[in-house]
Amino acid sequence: MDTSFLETLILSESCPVCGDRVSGYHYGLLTCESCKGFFKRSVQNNKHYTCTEQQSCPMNRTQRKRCPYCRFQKCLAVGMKTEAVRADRMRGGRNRFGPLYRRDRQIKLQRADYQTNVAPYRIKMETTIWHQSPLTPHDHYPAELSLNAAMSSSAFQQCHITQASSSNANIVDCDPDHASPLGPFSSFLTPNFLDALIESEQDESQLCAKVLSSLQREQANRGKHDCLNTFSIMCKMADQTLFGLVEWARNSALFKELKVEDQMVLLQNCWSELLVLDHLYRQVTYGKEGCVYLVTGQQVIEVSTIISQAGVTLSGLVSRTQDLVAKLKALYFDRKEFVCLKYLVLFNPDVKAVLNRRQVEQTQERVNRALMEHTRQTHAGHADKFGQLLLRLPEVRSISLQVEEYLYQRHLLGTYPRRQCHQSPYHSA
DNA sequence: GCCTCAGGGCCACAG
DNA sequence: CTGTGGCCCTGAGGC
Repeated sequence: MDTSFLETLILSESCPVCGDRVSGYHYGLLTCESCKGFFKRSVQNNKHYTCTEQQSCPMNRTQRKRCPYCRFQKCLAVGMKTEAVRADRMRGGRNRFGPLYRRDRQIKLQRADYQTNVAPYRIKMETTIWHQSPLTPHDHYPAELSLNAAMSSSAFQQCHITQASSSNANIVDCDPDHASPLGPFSSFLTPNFLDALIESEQDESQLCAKVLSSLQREQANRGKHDCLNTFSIMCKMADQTLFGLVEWARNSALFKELKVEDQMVLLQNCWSELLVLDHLYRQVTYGKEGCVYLVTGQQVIEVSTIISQAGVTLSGLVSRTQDLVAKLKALYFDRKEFVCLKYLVLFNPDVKAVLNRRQVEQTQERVNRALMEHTRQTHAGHADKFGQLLLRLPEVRSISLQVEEYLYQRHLLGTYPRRQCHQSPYHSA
C-alpha cells in the first residue's frame, strides 16, 4: 500500500467536528481547514464564547458558524489540542505530536488492509471488534451486542425509572417515601461529613462479584461455541458498572433527600461522567503502567493493543484517559477524593430541569468544602491539590462527552438519556 | 541537502 | 468591523 493510497484514504475522511473534507492533521487529529483556522483563532485570541441555546447545537458544514461555543466544545471533545497552538506564533517546523500522527497513519493503513484483504472472507477474529470502519460501520458489531439492548436489563430500567413517551414527565417508581421528615441533610448531621459519605460507599468486591456473575450468566445463555468477545465483555461491564452507580446514588442519603424528579435529571445528566470517574479511580488504584484494568480484575488489556487495533476515536479516548490517570496518580488521588468528585459531578445545580436548585447547590458546596478540608489536612505538603483535582473535572466531562458521542455514533446507546446540560460548574475552571 | 507537512499568516469575502 | 475559510509561506525533523 503506497503513500498516495494513504493520502487518498486520509483525505476521504470527514472532519470529526463538522463533517467537512479533511485537509490534514491539525492540532492533534485530522480536521478540515476551516475548523483548523477556527480552533487556532479561538486559542490564540483566548476567546470565550457563550451558547444561546442548550449547549448542544448541531455541528455540520452548514451550521458550524452559528454557535462558536458549541463548535469549540466539539473541537475539544474530539481531542483537538490547545497546547499545539504555539504561544510564540513561530511558523513552520514540527511539534511533539509527530509520533501520534505517524501511529494514526499506521492504524489507517492496517485498517484499510483489513478491509481489502480480510473482511471479504469474514474471518471471525475477536480483535476485529475494535476496528472502526468508515465503509461498513456496523459490520463488526454483533446484533445482540449493544448497550441499547443491554439497557433492557439495565440500570435505569432496574431502577424502575421510565420515560413517559408522550410527555416530558418522568416517573420514578423506586422508593416513594424516602424523603426525610427532618428535611434536607438531616441524615448528615454527623461530626465528620466525609467519613459518613465514605461509610455508605459500596464495596468494590461486591461490584466485582456482580459483574462477574452477570458475565457468567450471559455466557451460560450463549453456549460453549458462542463466546463473548472483548468488546461485548467491556459493554457488559460498563452496563453493570452503570447499574452499580445508579444503585450507589439511590442508596446515598444525600441523594435520597432530593425529589425523585431531580434524582432522575441529575443521573441523566452525569451517568457517563460517573462511569469515566469510576474507570479512572480503578486505573489509579489497581492499574499498571500501560494496561487498562477492567472491573472484575480478571481482564487486563494492554493500552498498546487497543491503540494498534482500535479506530482513531477509541484509541484517542483510551490515550486521553490514560493521560488523565497519570495526572491523578501523580496527585496521589485517594478514595475520599474520588467519592467527593462523584458527588460534585452528580450534584450539578446547572442542570436545566432541576426543581430544587438551591438544595443541589448546597449539597455540592458542602461536598466541595469537605474535599477542600480533606486535601488540606492530608496533603499539607501539596497546597494546591484541591485546585488540581477540580481542574481535572473539565477533562472528565470532555472525555465523557466523547464517550457518549462515540457510543451514539456506534448506535450502541439508543435509549440512554442524553444530557440536558453540557456545562459543569467546573467546566471553565 | 532535500522533502514533507503541520502550524502560522494573509486576505477576500460574508454577515 | 469582525469572523470565516481557502490558500500560501515557513522551517524542524525525517530520510
